[in-house]
Amino acid sequence: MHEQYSPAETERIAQAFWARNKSFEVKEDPAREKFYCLSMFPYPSGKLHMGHVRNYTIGDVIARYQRMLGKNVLQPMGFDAFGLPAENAAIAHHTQPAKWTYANMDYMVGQLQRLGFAYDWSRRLDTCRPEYYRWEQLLFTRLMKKGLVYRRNAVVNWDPVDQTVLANEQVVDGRGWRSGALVERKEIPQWFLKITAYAQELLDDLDRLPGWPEAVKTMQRNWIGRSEGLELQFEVEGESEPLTVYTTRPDTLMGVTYMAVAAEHPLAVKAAARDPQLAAFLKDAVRSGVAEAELETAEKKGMPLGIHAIHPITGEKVPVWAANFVLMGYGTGAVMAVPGHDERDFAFAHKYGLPIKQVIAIDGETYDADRWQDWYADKVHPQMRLVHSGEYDGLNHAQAFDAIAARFERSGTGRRRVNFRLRDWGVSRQRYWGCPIPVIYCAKCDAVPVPEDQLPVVLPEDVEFTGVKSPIKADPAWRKTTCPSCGGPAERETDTFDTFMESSWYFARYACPDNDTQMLDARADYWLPVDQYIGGIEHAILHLLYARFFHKLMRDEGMVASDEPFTHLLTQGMVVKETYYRESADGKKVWINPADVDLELDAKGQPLRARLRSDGGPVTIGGVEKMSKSKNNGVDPQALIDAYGADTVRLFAMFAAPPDASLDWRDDGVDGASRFLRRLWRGVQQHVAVGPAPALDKAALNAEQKALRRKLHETVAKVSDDFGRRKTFNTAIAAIMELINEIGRFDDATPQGRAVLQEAWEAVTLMLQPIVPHICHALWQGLRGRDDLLDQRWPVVDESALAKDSLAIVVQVNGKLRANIEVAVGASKDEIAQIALADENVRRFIAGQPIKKQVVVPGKLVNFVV
RNA sequence: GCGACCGUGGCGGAACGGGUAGACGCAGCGGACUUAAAAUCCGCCGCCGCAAAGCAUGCCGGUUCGAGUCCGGCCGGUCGCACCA
Repeated sequence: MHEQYSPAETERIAQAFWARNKSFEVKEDPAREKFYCLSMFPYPSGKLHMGHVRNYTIGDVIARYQRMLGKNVLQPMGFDAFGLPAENAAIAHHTQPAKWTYANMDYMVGQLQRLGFAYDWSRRLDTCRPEYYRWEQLLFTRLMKKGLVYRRNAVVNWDPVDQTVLANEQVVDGRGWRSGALVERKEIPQWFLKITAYAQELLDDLDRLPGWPEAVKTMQRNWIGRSEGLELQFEVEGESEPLTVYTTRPDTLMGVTYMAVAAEHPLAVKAAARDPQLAAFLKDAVRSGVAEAELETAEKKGMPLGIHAIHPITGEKVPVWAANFVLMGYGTGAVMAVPGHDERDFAFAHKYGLPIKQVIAIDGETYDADRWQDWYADKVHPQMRLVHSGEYDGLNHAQAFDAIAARFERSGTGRRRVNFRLRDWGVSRQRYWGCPIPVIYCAKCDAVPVPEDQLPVVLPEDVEFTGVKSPIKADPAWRKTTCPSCGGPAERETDTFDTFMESSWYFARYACPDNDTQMLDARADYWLPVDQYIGGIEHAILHLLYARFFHKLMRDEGMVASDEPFTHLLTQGMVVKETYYRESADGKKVWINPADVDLELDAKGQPLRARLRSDGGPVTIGGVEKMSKSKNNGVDPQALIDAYGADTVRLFAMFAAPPDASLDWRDDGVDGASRFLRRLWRGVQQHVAVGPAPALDKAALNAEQKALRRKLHETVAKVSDDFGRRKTFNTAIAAIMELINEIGRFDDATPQGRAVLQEAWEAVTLMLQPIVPHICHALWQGLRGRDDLLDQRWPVVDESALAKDSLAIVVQVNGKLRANIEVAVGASKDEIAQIALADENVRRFIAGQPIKKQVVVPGKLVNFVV
C-alpha cells in the first residue's frame, strides 16, 4: 500500500478491476435468493445533478449490502430518453433531438461509471430505441383490442408554451409542470387508457404494500379518491329528460333548496340558447376553468337557468342554477345543493339569497332557521339525527342513507354508485420526440391498430427540427400508408405517447432487454417484483401509480405473475443548499451561486454577511432551498468528484442526513468526509506496514484487547441493523467513525493486539464497502492480499465478544441524574440499590429523607423517589 | 380549507419499545509539531455560573418514579391535494 491515499488512482484501479471481471453482470439462478434493486432512471438532461448522485448512491449501497448477504443482486440502469427538453435543446442548438439525447447519454454513462455504481451495464436500456418502444406499441394495440383504450374528443389542458396537452397530473396550480405557463382549455381528439377500470384494485392493493411509506400510500388513496354515494333523478319542469345528480349525502336530501349544473351541462346549454346573458356567463365560466381558479381563489359565481326541478319526495319546485364550481368531468356534472349542510353550497346560497334549511341536528334540537350558525354542520357526526325530514326524522346518517337509497332503487329513479376522482389517462401528445402511437386512420375502417407484424412504427431520427412543429406531422410521406384492414389509402397517427408510458414498464424489461421476439419472458418472473425501488418523493403519485397500473395490465396479458411491481419503496429527500441574491433596480432577485460568495462569520461561527467574490460587494443571504437552476444554488457533482474523488462524494451524501430527509449540501462537510477517508487509509496502511498479523486467540486477550473487540462487535451489530432494517446510513457511518476513533486510541503492538486490530480493520473495510467501494477494494488488498471484497460475506457478530464483567448504571434521585455506578453483571435489584445508596452524591441528595419508592431497571438505571 | 410529516447547540444531525439529551461530523477557540503555511495530532466547545447547583429539545397543560419520545391545546414550518357534490 502507498503511504498516501490517492483517490484518483485508487478509483481508477478498482473500476478497471470491476470492468475487466464484469463484476456486476448477473444471470438468473433459481438456486439463489434474488434481490432486485432499482433506482429511478434519469432523463438524459446533459449531466448528473446532486439529486441523481444521492439517489444512485443510496441504491448502490443497498445493492452492494444485499450482495454481501449472499443474494443474487440485479442493479440495472438506463435512460428515460424521450421528452420535451430534447426538442427545446434541438431548437436552441440547431441539432436533432436524437443526436442531443445520445450525446447526453454517453456523457452521463461516463459519470455514472466514474461514481463506481455496481450496475449491470449489459442490461442498459434507452427508451427512445425501437427495440424498447416496439413492445409498448404492441401492448397498446392489444389493449385497444381488449377495449382498454379509447379515443374521444375532450377538453384538455393546453400548454401554450410547450404547445402540448398535459395530463391533469401535469398541471400544477393551473400551470404546466415543465413550462410554468398558465394552462388553457382546448378540445382535441385524444387516446385514453382506462386506468379507471383498475381504480378499485389500485386502491385495494395499497393495503398489501407494507414496504411503502404511509405518506405515499395516502397520497395515492387521495388521488384515486373513492367515494360512495347515490345517483338520483330529479324531474325538470318542461323537460322530458330528468336531471341526474350524484351525492355522497343522500341523508340531506330533504334540505335541497336549489340545483346547480356545470356550464357545459346540456340543460345549461339549452337554456342559454334563449338567454344571451346566460350564454355570456357560461362562456366566461368555461374559459376561466383552471387558470382563473387560481387567480380568484375560487369565487363562487352562478346564474339561474329560469327552470325548476321537482323535489322527488316533497314535490316542491327548486330552481336550477348554472354554477362555475360544478365540474362537468366529475359525477354527472350536476349537484343537488344543501346549503344547510355543505359549506360551498352555503356560501353560494348566501351570496344569491337562496333559502337555507336545517335537516341535520346533533342532539335532536332544531333552531331558528335564521340562526344557522347554531345548527350548521357539514360533516358526518356519530350522534347526528335527521330533522324536518318527514318520515326520516330521527334516523342517523347510515340509516337515512340506506332508507333513501332504497326508496330510489325501488322506484328505479336512483342507484347506489361508487365514484372515483381518478380520471382516465390521456396519453396523446402532439410532440415529435416520443414513441409513435401505433394507429392507422382509414376513411372506411376508422382507427385501426397497427398489426403486430408491422411493428414497430419507427420514429425517424434524422430529421430537421427547427420549430415546435413535429417533423412527422410536417412530413406527408411518413404519414401516408395503407389500411391494414381494407387495404385502402390511410394515414398514420402522428401524435406520440406521453413519456410516462415508457417509464411505466422499464423495470420489467431490464429482466430481458435482449429479447427480440417478446416484450417479457420467464426471466421477468425470476427478477420481479423489484425488491427495493428508490426515487424522489415527487413521483409519489404520477409515475408510481402508472407503473402499478402497467404492471397489472402486463399481468392480465399473462406477461408477469405478480400483482405489484415494487415491494419496498424508499423516497429520498431533496438536496438543498443555501441561496444568495441581489435585488436589481426593478426589484427582481438575481440569484448568485454559492461558489462565488465569501461568508464572514462572527465569533460563534454564525454567518454575519456575505460578499460576492468578484466585486467584494454585499449579497443578501436567502433561505436554504432545493438545488435548482432558477435559484442558481446547484453544486456540480463532477467538480467535486474531480477534486475529491467518488468515494468522498458518496460518503458525504450518505453521512449528512438519513436518506428520506432533505440533505443540506455543505462544501466543508465534504472536507470532513475526505479527511475521514485519509485517516482510514493511514490507519490501515500503518497496520499493514508492520507485516502480517498472527491468528486471533480469543482466550488469550487482555482487558483492553477484549474492550476493543467488544466495541467492534457492538458496532457490527449496530451497523447491520442500520443497513438492513432502518436504512439509516448516516448513523451507520457515525458508528464506524466511533469505532475508528477507538482503534486510533488502541496502542498495542503485541501479537494478540495486532490480531485484534486485523479483525477490526477487516470488519471496517467490509462494512464500508457498500458506501466507499473503491478505497475498500484497495484496503482489502492491503489487509488480505486479495481482490474478492465484493463477494465477502457481511461480518457476523461474535456474541461472546459482547460479554461484559460489569455494567454502567445511572442513579437518579427524583428523576434527576446524581451518579454513575458500575455493578457486576447479574447483580440483583437489591444489590444494585445498595451500591447506589452507598454513593456519596446520592446520599447528599437523599439527605436522610425517607425513600418513598425505588425503581430499578436492570442494566439501565436506579431512581429513588424521596 | 383538507391530508401527511416536522420543530433538539453556531450548523447538519443522534437519542430505535418512555430511562444518562446533544453520539458522529462541520464550524469555532486553545495548544503541539513547523522558519512559515498546509497536513496531522492533543484539548475545549448548549445556556448561566469561580464552583456547587440551576436552566435547557417551539409554547401551554396532562399522564408517569421518570417525557425530545405518549396524550390534549396552541404557534411556526415543509410537502401533497385543492371547488370531487
